[in-house]
Amino acid sequence: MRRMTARPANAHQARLLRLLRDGGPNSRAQLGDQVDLSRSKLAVEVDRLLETGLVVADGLAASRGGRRSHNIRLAPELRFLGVDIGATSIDVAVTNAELEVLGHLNQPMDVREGPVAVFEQVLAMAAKLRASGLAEGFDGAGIGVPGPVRFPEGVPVAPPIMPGWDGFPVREALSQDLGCPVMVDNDVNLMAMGEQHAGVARSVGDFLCVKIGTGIGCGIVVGGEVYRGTTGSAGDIGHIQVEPDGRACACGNKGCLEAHFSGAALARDAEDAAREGRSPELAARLEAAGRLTAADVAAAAAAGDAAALDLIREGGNRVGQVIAGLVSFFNPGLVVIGGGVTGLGHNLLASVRTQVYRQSLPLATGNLPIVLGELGPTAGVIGAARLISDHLFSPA
Amino acid sequence: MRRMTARPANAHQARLLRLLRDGGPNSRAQLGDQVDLSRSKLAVEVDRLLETGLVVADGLAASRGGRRSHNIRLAPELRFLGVDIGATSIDVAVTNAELEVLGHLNQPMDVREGPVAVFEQVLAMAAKLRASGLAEGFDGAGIGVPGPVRFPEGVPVAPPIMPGWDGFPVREALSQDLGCPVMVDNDVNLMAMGEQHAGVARSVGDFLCVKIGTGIGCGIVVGGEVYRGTTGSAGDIGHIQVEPDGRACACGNKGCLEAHFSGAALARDAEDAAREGRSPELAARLEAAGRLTAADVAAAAAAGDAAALDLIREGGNRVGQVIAGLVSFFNPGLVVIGGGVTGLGHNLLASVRTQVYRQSLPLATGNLPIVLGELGPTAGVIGAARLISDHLFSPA
DNA sequence: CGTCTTTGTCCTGGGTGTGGAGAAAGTTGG
DNA sequence: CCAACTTTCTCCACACCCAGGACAAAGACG
Repeated sequence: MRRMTARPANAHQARLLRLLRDGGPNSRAQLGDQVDLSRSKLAVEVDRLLETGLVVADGLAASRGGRRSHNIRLAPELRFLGVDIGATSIDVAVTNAELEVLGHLNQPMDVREGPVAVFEQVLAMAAKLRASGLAEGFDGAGIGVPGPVRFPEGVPVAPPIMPGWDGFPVREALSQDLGCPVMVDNDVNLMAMGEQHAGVARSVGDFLCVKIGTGIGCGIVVGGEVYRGTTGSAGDIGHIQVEPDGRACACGNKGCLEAHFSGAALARDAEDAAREGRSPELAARLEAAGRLTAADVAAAAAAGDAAALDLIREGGNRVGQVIAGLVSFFNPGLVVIGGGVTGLGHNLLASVRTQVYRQSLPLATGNLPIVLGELGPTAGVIGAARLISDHLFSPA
Repeated sequence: MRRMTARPANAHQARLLRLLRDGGPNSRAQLGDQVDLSRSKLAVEVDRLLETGLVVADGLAASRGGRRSHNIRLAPELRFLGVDIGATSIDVAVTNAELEVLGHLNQPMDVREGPVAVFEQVLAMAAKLRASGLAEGFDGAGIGVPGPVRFPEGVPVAPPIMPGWDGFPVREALSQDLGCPVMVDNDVNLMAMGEQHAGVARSVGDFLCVKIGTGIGCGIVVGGEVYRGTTGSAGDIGHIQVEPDGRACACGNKGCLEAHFSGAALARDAEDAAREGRSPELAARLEAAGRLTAADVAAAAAAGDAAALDLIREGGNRVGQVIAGLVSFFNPGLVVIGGGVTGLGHNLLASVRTQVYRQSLPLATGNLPIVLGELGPTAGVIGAARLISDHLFSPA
């Protein structure tokens, strides 16, 4: 099959493509209501898009009281690939042009095995999705990596937890392998874009998306656009100090947030609690599995284990303390919490909220929802698809 | 004299006006080099601007190797008023259209005396400037207040240190009194805009501007634009907690940054040190003046007083701790420190830098200048003038 | 003083968008 | 089943805008 070759020729066409992506199939008349173009101009631009094959006619729309309008939709055979490289696992998904997930694979893998091994795995997963008939090829791919990225070039820079990736030309390499345009970003930014597109952050202009997984990061959205900072490391809140002379962190400092609370820190604390006999629930689980994860703590807490609840509460306080500061500084309209620890759910949320509402000023917290992400592991891959579609659906 | 009535009719004209504002008088040919318009189109737009009187011809430019070009400049009789209401003083200045300060007045006054008294004072100062022949009237005014502002309406919202100002229609009232367009913003944002326009932050897209005066606030600039947050309280970092169970703060919480270090806190600490006999220098000054200010601490430190130096160092550490967190989060390209305490100078700067460079990751700090603002008290008024000129020099 | 470069002005031709007229396609109510 | 009204779509004429060429003006340079 021939893949997408055309690109929108002007801002109007780009606008139309995004409307169709975000709003699904739409009648010409409805499009006209949204874009402030004369009827003639709109007809011309739509016709041109039809010619390029980016959009197709899709039957007749329901009548609005007069002649029925023709429906327009994005070409149904367009396919985007969304890749989310986590610290310990890989998610790969195929979406259509409306960014609906058609197929999703997850595979445990340690990012420290290096870019070559990880790429091999990603390509195998992409091939598997293709083989299952979901796609005959990809029109674009977005990929998220767990570390800072020089965004324009799509290259990781000085990533702390990804030895071997520094300077690796992710964008270039993946583009070669897949034969389609590729964009690279930080995984946290993609999660934010995912929640913005299809999750809790729809229609919020300025928000924060805190991802607590193996590490801790924060996606920052300003006026609907991801903010990446001067060197691409914005949102790197895992190494904010929460305790003077606190625990030693892998980064060389002491008292970093990540050292005190994160997927990794929580697992270690849980194992300590189990070994020291403070928690029968956790001890039993440690006995059974040989090691503990955030999910075990969540389960123990659900079973009423006091030590597990304490761990969650204390972690929530720590994160809440940092978020409170960020809320004062950034004054967001929403705070989304996601990542591996969302399993800790409302216990975690409650202590975060307590901390934030207590420490920040009423003007900033007055109407500030603090919620869990609603997309879970698909947030990242949807965000990745959104990233590349934003790129492709922009004027050439 | 007739004041500015016209506004740029389109984006091109707005662009030209801003170029003339930021770059001073310019030849038509030089303008052409900067705007990517055809010669004919440029000529038309410039002619229209000349017709409106917003710009005037200004002699011949130096030759660039051929026929000499005609110079163009903003109308020399245009005047903006910049007002900066601080917690304890008022600054008012007149600028020309290029935002050069032509006259500047400063008057001590407590903002808590309320909007009516303050406005009376501001109008008196404006009248004085006008009477001195610097202006026959004002084409626009910008005003900064020490608290959060609902920006579109120009109304303070829930300002902690400005009782009586909540909901007062600052924009509307001042516009009535002066008979010209007015824009209102937080004083910290204006300082950021001032340093961006004429100070250390020229040509930096993303930066932070920390103002340490009676309180502490932070201007946030993203992509050259001031970021104000969802409710206008972004940058309100004075109430970030720096010490669990620390000093009681006026806001009702404990351990706020402002309670531990700010102009007010520093003065109190200095008086304590003087009374407790820890500092002969400060004691002498307290004896002489009856009370102490940040300036006294600066002077004592310059004289080598150990207690004063300690106060500055400790304060710098506190602020540095918070800034380190913000740097990790925001990844700015520059941090500017200004406000009343800039007199503490390099002692303060040194301890802030130490803290930031130690606590934040190298990728964020690698090329991060942390500097003092270079405009001092004029930053605010220049920023105010810039605010209104940005508004007026935008398409109607 | 002649030639070259730069700048400013005029003009024309092409492209583009607006909005009206009218046809096509449906709905609604009698 | 028909008439009147709505909505949608297409076609077209007109106005507008703008790019770029031609040319004149003004100065630099040798």
